[in-house]
Amino acid sequence: MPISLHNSLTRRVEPFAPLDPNRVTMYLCGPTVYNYVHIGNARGPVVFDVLVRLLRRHYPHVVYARNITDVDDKINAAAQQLGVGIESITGRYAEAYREDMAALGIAPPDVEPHATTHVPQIIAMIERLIASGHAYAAEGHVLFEVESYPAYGALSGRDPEELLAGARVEVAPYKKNPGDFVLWKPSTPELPGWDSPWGRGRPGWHIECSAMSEAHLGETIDIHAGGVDLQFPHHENEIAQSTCAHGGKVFARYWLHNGMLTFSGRKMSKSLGNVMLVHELLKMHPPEALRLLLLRGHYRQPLDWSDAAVAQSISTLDGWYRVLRDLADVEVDNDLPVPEAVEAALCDDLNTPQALAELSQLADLARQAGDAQARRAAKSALLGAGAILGLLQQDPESWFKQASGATEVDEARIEALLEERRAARAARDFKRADAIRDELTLMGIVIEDGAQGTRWSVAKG
RNA sequence: GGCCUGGUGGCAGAGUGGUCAUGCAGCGGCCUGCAAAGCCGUGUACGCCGGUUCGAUUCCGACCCAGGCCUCCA
Repeated sequence: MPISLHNSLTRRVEPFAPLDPNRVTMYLCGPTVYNYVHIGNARGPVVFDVLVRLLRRHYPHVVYARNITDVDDKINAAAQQLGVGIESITGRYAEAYREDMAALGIAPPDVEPHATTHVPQIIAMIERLIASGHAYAAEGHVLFEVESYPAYGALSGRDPEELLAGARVEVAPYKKNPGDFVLWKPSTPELPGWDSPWGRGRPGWHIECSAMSEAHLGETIDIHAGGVDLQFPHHENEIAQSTCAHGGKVFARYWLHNGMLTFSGRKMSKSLGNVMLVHELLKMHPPEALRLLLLRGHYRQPLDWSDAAVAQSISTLDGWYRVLRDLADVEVDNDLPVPEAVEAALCDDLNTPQALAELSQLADLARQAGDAQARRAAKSALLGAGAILGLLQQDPESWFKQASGATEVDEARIEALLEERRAARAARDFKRADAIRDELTLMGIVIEDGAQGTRWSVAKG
């Protein structure tokens, strides 16, 4: 089934075909590691994780790079404030990032380049840009000359003339033109820096991605992804740098942009201060519910974060895991098929809401499956659909019994109460049985009487 | 101000020129000691006004509203 993707360059959904039919290259702009990331920062990594899973099913080799920006003025500020080197900040938060992403079921990228280990490549790229007349050195800085690249603005649909006329950019005296952006900037002795032909300094943000992408994926890559807020200027600048450094070769063939996560209708962002940290959310909610929530909307649309949405994601997963719990005794192969309808939805510009709707249908089928063969097929389909979406990866029992929020799980006590209730019910002492149920409810435990006896689970939320 | 998205039933959220999204919640029923779960049934949804069309939520135009980018930002 062919994959179609929305390409921001053309603003259309296009059939996807990699340059090399055997090898797909993809780059996602990663975090600047000076703090914990918020859930909005996780949206791209989650949705593009699904894309990578899909691509891996279609192509023999997929090289997926997601960088770590570990040199940046915000990092410097955080390090100075604490009186430590930037490494202690970046090391700590890069590790926290990996943990947060892993908790959300995101597979590690094939390559995770760090900016600080690519300074020679960055310097080399800047030198090429200067040599080819696209950049100039001035007062210890090196700037990209936007006028030297006529196609500047194509991705974001901006007219360079208008862009340069509007002057909300910093107009430094050493800039030839207000729109020119920094490739290299000088560092004072107390700031981190590297020796370069232009003196001791550090790279600008935009050039890092261009250099890391080139180093690991080559001059032309298939897919470049990121948040729509990076479209301008970051991605526009990357295109300008890479294209000019590569003699006009196309930099990225498909540009994918995820919509913003909002909170009460406003973009969740550090500058607005309305963020929910992944690190904190993971302490309160099941990780899969957070992931499901991020996949419930189409990746290009805005998606609003709310407690109600979290609750709904939890109850959806409850339903699916309930089905799986009833099929616990059914054996399935390790090599799970991806149901066609789910695959079709994902191939259609990563329509995860549609894929989730199909998954719900599969859950219905699985719930109603009668004979052994049907049960086996239904469970395979459900788990296969879950696998490509990165959902339903837990053992059902662990889903229902994991502690959540403030609830402490004392299994022995719960079992004892259930045993007592069992006896009461057998004796038709329903008053006592109901009192025990009330007690369990107060403990945050929900029970269900079924054919196989009474089951319990932790109330989530 | 410029550029760009989007406005779908109580909520979330796909999609389509002419029978169904889907989920959650609600309501009625079955089941249950009672619940829960499950099952069955249940909703004249497509911002507003025009236009094109035999027919528009879907295409076109205007308008209103919301959001994003234009500055660090996933």
